[in-house]
Amino acid sequence: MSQDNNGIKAKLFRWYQENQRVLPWRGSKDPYKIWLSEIIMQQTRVAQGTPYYLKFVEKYPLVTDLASADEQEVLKLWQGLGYYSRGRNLLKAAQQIVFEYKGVFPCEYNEVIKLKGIGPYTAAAIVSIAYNKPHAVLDGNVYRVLARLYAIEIPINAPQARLVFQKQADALLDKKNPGVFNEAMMELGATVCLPKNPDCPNCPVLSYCKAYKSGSQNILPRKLASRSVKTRYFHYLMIKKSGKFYIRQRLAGDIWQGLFELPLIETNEVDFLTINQINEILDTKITFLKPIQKTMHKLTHQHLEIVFYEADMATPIRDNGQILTDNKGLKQYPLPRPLELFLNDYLCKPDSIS
DNA sequence: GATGCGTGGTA
DNA sequence: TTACCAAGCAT
Repeated sequence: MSQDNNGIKAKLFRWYQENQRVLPWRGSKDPYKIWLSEIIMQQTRVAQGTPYYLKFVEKYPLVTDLASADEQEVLKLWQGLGYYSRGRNLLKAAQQIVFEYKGVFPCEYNEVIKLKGIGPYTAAAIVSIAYNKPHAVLDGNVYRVLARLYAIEIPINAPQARLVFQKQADALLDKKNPGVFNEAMMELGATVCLPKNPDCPNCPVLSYCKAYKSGSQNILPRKLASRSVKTRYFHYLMIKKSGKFYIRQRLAGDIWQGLFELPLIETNEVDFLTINQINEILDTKITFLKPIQKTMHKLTHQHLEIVFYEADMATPIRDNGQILTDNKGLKQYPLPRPLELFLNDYLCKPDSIS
């Protein structure tokens, strides 16, 4: 078995040398840049995350630059990437590094994992790639590669999976070059050992793959059924007031924490809102209401049916926290994707604001 | 330890 | 079109 593992590693390393993609953060030993790339790439495709990595490195070349930013500014740069807690935690961790570690990135796994937003995967990735420490990463790619290589039937999202797969990853890890090994395993999963229709003919470790041997590469890894999607109904009001309009910041405990949006009414119904309903909900006097756009926005476990309205009211909204802004001022506010799309479209129309 | 958190690509 | 899911983490 140990012989098999040596063979796997040799084939994997050779394949990685010849087939690795060129990525902006590859080859860097700067823990700050490795950390940045790892956070940005969590649950994110390389093509989607890469422009954000480049933006962040340019705007914040050093961890001290990032630590002195404010949250709204970081979220604005993060806008459109999703999972915004990553952006908020990125800032907190930068401040931890500056104030608790004097600006020097910690190099021990047990210290790195204490940083906000860094869990077992990211800590292992950073210390193995930046400092060549022997910690095996376990991400979606590695789970899939290991499940097939060793024909592991335990669902990868089952509670006991982490322990079992970590054991396999640790056993296979190349202790001399853990960083390259980790990157090679992930690269194999990302480019060859794909979730659907894996490219087995081009796999460097095909001869060791138990799943391939038994023809089960298309049903592994197993996965427990995910929970259902719920639908929510959002009604956004474009309320204009002397060339400006109202926005407000979303709070903790729901999607899009820290981002900004138009005044929102959420209902349990698909229907359009009436003036009377809004007057009751907001305790105000609506003088004009017109639905102008309807859209569906899909999150992983929520489907949002969104209606945008133009509205006028006799008195301003009582609710504190409302901000008046205009087309130009809006640029500093991070927006959820559907709000960004709507406002871009709406505000570029002549006469939209008057 | 189960659940919540985005967006966009792919088949 | 729908379903899956991509370099996970916090609570």
